[in-house]
Amino acid sequence: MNSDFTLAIHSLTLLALQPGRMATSDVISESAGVHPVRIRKVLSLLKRNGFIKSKEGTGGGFIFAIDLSEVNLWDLYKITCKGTLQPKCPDSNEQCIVGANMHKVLFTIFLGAEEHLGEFLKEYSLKEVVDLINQER
Amino acid sequence: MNSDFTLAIHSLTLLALQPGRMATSDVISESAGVHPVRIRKVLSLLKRNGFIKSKEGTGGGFIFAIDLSEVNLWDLYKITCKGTLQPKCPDSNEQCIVGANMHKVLFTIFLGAEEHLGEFLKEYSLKEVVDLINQER
DNA sequence: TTAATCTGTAACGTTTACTATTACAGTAAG
DNA sequence: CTTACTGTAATAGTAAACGTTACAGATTAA
Repeated sequence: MNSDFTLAIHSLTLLALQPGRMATSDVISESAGVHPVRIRKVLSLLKRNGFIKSKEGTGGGFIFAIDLSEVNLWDLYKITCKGTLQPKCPDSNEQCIVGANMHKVLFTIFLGAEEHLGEFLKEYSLKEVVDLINQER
Repeated sequence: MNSDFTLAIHSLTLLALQPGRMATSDVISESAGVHPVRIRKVLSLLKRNGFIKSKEGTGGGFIFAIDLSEVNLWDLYKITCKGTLQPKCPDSNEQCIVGANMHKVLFTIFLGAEEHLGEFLKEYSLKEVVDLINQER
């Protein structure tokens, strides 16, 4: 699975640990070990989906827009990597019964699989993740 | 998800549709739309896991070693892409509470997620897949 | 016993997807 | 009006996936 998902969780967790204070993309990127521009891209996605607010200029940065417990891992999965579970099918031979239909069959099965995964991920709100991080200390 | 999984299912489905007869990597590759060597690589994996038998030389090829209903998609997932659900974590900052522990926390959550996915995929044996392909005709 | 047909696998090349980096416009604060 | 931020496009670099070539080993048939 792609790392935007990880970066989204990482960033939000950082924000959660300093409630009411803004965090800059520089600070977050230093914690996550990636380039600040990448963080801004991911956070721009989170902003568009209403999870965080941002502010430009001096003293600006990112901050939670809603409550911790209102975001779960399935929400984040959906916006960062929906569809990635779907197995890649090479363009197969349409003249062959198998080649012509395999893609559709697998697609249908994996729509179900992703929904099923969703049920699992919904059980983890960001609050749970933050608690788990704190437990590790 | 990687396409070895898809190719494994594709190949086995083809074998299932011509029971008792051998299929060569050339024939399978033509149906799947990939290079024969790639098919041989994937099938070599299936052979090591006891799902198929192979025979070299003239008249050789690949053939089912067990019954259709004895192989399910979770079996195939396990040998072709176990661990791919695990989200990639960049090496984050060990000095930061979040950076130091995020990897472990996500790893644990996604071990559970993969198991959960397994429960879903176990419901699909190759027999089911073959039936679905036939329904599409 | 030689030629033809297949698997098995290593080695190498190519393409594609992912990630980093640069660059710069826009916004806010002091 | 300078400094410190976000926002985003464009480009460059890197790694993973995939294709291709090459050839050894096995089996059959002539």
